[in-house]
Amino acid sequence: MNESTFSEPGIKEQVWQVIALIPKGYVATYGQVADLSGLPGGARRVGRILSLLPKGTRIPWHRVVNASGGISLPQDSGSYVAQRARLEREGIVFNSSGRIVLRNFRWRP
DNA sequence: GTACTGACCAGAT
DNA sequence: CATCTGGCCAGTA
Repeated sequence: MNESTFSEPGIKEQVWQVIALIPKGYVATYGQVADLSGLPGGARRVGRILSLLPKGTRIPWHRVVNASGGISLPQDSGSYVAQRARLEREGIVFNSSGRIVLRNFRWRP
């Protein structure tokens, strides 16, 4: 048993908390969420945490996109469709390449 | 231990 | 625009 036996406790909750702060109609990137959660350079960890979210979670996971403004899920997945639909329902617009113009929709804390 | 794989990213080419 | 590279970090085989 040592300190590296477990990943730091509370990080997951911290990430959830940060995502919960993203206002409706805005998005944040994985890197942005990582930084705000005290995980600089931890974008991948954020992605992993999102992939492990419980099924009925109330966390607005759909408001997290990649640094290119795209949805980081397979286009043929139900999750992709769900994320895009939720964002569009909040007024977020996708361009012909399936990307959000972050200049317009990125959350600025 | 190595190797590979991801809901990632910035910079270089 | 497309690709590649190196960085990042966990989980899996």
